[in-house]
Amino acid sequence: MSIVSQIKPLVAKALKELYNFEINEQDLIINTTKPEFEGDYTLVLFSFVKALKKTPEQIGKDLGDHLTAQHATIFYSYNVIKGFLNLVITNEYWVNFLQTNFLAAQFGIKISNGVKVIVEYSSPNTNKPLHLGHLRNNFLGWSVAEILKANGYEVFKTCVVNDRGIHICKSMVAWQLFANGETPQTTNSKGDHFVGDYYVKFDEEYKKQISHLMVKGVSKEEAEKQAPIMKKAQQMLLDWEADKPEVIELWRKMNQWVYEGFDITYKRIGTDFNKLYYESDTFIIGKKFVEEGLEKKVFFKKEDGSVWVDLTAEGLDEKLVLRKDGTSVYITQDLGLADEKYKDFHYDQSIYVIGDEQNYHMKVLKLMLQKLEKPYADGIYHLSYGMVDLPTGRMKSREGTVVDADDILDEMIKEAEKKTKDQGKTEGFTEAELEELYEMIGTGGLKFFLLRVDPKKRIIFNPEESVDLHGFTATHIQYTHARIKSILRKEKADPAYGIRDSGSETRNLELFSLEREMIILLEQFPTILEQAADEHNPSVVAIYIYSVAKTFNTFYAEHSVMNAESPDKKQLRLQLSEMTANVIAYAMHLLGIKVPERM
RNA sequence: GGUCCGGUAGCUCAGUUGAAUAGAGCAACUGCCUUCUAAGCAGUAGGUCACAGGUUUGAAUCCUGUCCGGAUCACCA
Repeated sequence: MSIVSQIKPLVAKALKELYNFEINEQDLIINTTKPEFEGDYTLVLFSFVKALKKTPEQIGKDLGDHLTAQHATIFYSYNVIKGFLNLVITNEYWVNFLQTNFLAAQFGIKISNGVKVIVEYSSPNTNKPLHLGHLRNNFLGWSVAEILKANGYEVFKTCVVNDRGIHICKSMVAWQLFANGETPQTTNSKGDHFVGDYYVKFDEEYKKQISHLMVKGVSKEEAEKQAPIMKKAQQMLLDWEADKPEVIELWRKMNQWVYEGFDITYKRIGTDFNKLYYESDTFIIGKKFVEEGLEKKVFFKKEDGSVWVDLTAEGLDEKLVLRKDGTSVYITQDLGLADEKYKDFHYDQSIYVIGDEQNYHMKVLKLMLQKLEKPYADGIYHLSYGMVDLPTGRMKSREGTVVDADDILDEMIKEAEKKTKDQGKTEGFTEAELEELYEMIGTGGLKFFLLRVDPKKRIIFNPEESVDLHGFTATHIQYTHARIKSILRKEKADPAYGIRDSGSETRNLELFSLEREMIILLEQFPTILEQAADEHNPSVVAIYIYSVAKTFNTFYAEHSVMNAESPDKKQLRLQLSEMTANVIAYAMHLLGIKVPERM
């Protein structure tokens, strides 16, 4: 149990005993003490001053005396400044905490809470390769899933592959027209890029045909409809839905190319799933909801046969759920998919990692399921995240300003290699170890850059800034880890190794303020982990773990571990170092980032 | 126009369940490598927390209004 959650009931009890005053523990405000004051944690007294009809100073003194007298193993001393009661926790408490936890590889992990949650993320289209925006989605989804697991949730990762629709047909048509039978194999290219190139070719040709028609005097709107290549794509979609064998065969073949490409990228960024759903399998199953909705009078039919849901009472609009020709739309498919996922997993919560341009859509989806009285409706949560923009503005595929996922990963890794070589730090590494290190720094750097920001905020992706290896970056944290590991290696090589396994006599050691600060920070990790899960927000972990690394580096510059003032101090600092390394490694793991033993 | 999100240092961001003098990084400048890895540390400088009211012992944080930026409101997905 965290120190703060131990203090709260003690304060509540003290208030009861001193003044016969009842207070809800949740109403107690306890913060870390500001560095300019003496103390570890501070109780804000203002909130109950009025009810007690005493001065804050008096209450602070009463509480301080009571707590230090009754719980001397926790509270060492106190001071009152204005309405703040600053509490100094005993060294014994902190040292004891450190000694019981410093070897835990997964300090902060919780036991199972029995809650089942599925995280749907990544969900690519099979007509083009992944770009920077997809990477944000993948990193976020993966990390949130792991953070939830660490908090005791039973988590399943799922992915919906958008493998059908007009956009796929565009790539297919362009391939038929322009490829002359070329394949990823014959052109030695990555399958998703190969297919994506034909998607671009389609658009180029489409534009050409439109302007050609417009020269002839056709209006722009008409031209967009009449362009032969577009008609071809639309026909292909009809043929696909009619199960025309040669279309299905081509579709399978091209999708397979894309999957092979995706697999390579997924593997290098660590994306994985428990189950994949293919839209081509699931796009029909939403239709049964239309019947159900009509029966329950949640939906209504218009004269032309189209089916709608009225959400005006909820401040939204009327939404279409079935076209007049009887085909389903996007939202209908999502209804079906939600149900399918519930059958598969019986989830308590279902998290959708989807960009914020779909906030409205997701709101509608949840509302509709609630109106249909589905048991899983309330558990739906849209983890909405902002676009990744470039300093020049929004990424646009048609203007060629999209940052390709594979390209940016390569670039980051290349930069890592360059910086490492510039520093002359390649000595003692094998070629394979170096490759691994560059990968760790490059990929980790990108992950950290995209995860350190609050998901709901837009990210301005400045390429120069993203390859930075100083300051608030993954590299800084990785470097701190490597530094600690270097110390620990030396210690283990020492014949006196093992001294730190004893320790009861060190509990009353004096602590320097930096040692104290480090222990206090590490003690907060489980609380941070809870917060990150509650908020579905990996940036909480990223910001925290940076402050751990930063504080450790200050400590490292100030105090020597190996040449400490006494054997007891050395032992304490080794424990502190080891615990810091463990927390760094685990926190970074939850962000999907590996940390090196040396660099 | 309706709805939602954002506006904090030159830039990128923390802090937004109200609490002490608003914090980091980058960029700039000054120091620190005969002592555990200088991808580091210490320091200087940089702020009308978009603006105006209000609530409160106390507001960057809550409420109201205004301005700016973004998303969305398809028989597209």
